[in-house]
Amino acid sequence: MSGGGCSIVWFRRDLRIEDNPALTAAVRAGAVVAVFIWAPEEEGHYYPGRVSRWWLKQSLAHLDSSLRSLGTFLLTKRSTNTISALLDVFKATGASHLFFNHLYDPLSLIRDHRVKEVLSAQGIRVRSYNADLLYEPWDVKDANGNPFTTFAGFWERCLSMPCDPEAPLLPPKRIVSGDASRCLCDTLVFEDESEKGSNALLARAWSPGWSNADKALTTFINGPLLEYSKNRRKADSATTSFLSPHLHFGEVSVRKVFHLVRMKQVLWANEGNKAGEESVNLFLKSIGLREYSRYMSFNHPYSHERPLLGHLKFFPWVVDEGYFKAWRQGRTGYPLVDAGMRELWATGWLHDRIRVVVSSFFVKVLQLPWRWGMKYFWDTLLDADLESDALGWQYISGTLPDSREFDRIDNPQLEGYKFDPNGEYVRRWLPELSRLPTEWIHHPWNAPESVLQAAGIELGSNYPLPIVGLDAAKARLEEALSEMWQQEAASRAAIENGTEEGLGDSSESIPIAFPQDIAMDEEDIEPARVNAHTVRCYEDQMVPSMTSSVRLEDESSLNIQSTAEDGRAEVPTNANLPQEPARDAVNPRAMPTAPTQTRLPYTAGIALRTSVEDSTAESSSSSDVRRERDGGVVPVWSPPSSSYTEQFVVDENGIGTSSSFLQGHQQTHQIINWRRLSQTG
DNA sequence: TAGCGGTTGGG
DNA sequence: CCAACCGCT
Repeated sequence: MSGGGCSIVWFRRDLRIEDNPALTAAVRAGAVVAVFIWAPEEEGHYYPGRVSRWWLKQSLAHLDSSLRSLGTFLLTKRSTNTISALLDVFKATGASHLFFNHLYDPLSLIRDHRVKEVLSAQGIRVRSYNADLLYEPWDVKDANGNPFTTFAGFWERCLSMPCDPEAPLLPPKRIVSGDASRCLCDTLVFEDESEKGSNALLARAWSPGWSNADKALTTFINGPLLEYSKNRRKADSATTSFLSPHLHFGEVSVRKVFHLVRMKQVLWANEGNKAGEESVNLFLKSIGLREYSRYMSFNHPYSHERPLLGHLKFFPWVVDEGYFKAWRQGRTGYPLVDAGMRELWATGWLHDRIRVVVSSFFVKVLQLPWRWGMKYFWDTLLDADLESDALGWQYISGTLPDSREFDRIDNPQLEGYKFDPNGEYVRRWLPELSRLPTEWIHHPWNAPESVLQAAGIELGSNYPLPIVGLDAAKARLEEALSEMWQQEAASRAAIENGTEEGLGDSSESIPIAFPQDIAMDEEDIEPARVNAHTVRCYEDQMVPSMTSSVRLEDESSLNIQSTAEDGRAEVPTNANLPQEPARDAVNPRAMPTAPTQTRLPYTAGIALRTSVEDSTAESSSSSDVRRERDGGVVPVWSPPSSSYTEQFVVDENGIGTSSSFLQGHQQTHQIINWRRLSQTG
């Protein structure tokens, strides 16, 4: 090791140079080697999907070029083991410090803890920071010092914390590069040949990379934000922020988003602009939900795999791959659902409202295991995000204390009237219905035969009849729910009697397998019919074993006449996606972001910090808050040790994949007891 | 007109 | 579950 030693900055989902505390701290400490390690095997079942990998590739290239302009570069490593890759880099560079920013998904919590242990034991100084959240999860507690179990309380607390979220840090002006000459830079492969064609289309609609994220933020805040409240429920209004993929990869910091939005809030409040204020509050709430997803993941580290309310594990899921396939293909017979699923497949994007529609349909009408749906989202969404998606699906599935009740079925037809009143969204994504009058566009099954004929539609042939009737779904749901409660009661009784382990524990080792062979035989486009006897499975489902679904390319051949022509559904030119020209049209002076800028023009006096230390000085009065911010300590966090195991191979370093990280730790995962909650709350 | 049931939104 | 809202009595 060379004396003194430089610092390693370990980039993960913080692919930005602005407001990046780990980077800033490392730069202050001296010479820096920036590293990104691609070890997707460690993600287990949650190997990123095609579009997500495409984004990551672009974003890393963008970061690398930014780092180069500052005097260094991004060292990329391909590994199956993050810790040993890090150790290699330390050996080759003689570095003495490691800096990184916190993540809160279960795998990262465990892995990062190990990193600290292992590297510290080697005499390496390890520092980690909050860069992903307004407040660290362990800082947000209720009056009794306990974590919140509902969003409203959580968010209220966040907005009334004694200290505002940290102000964003400026990018470094220059980086002294550490000596990485003895490191081999691996070429990372994020797409295979068969994926390149599809991916090429993405670049038309999206521009990954931190400075583009910054532009997208500015564009949104100076434009659609004002009308966010009014427009947010239109399926294809281009009025959402489109920031989610940027946020997922940490290309823009939520703290910056928060502060910029708050400026608008102050401005509009002074002007008495009610609509603007409402919009800001709604938008901030969606930021809050992202925040809350990390909070939940931290406090309930299995929330991506298990329902938070224990009773749901007794729900008898309908295990029907035909349903699942029809849903994925957008052939359920409900136009709004189908349009959404086609859009998702074609573009990797869905408006938030439509996500709720399709996932709610999935869980309530089809009664498929929610984690299948979540996994499909993971594989197809451009902004796939484990914590956010887990929260979303749990909300839909009625397994959060404050989520919707399970027994309420949303009617896709009525939702169609609301979110797509003119049927434009449906027509865009379901060309086979494009000639159907608006009156019938959300319920073609009611349309007179003559109307259908004129529109060239033959139900059951070129567009399906509803895969399940809503009345039937409702009846089936009620039945299933009563069974669920019976099972739950039986299990509780068994536990109280001490006669049995309880169904819950044993059931968890009997997974509902995720459909292994998800490949679609293209001939078989006929959606599943309602089965006379639906196959039900009473166990909670396990993590889908669909890693091979990295490519679901087979699905692209929906084999529907209208889309078959061009094979894979393209991103339509008129699709609801941000276009580059629109972004560039934004007044560039409105929100300068150049590194030379030292302060944001913020009337309320929030200034950009120029370094971590500045902020220490600013807020030194509240030592408590400071400590955690730059705390080298990832807080004590103990994952469960229950028999919930998947047989992953543990490699020689004792670091396996996925849940093997979680083994051998003390149990703390709380399954919330619904009854207790209802009684106290 | 106050009050009722049904519906919807909400995280 | 709960609050807001709507149409109706």
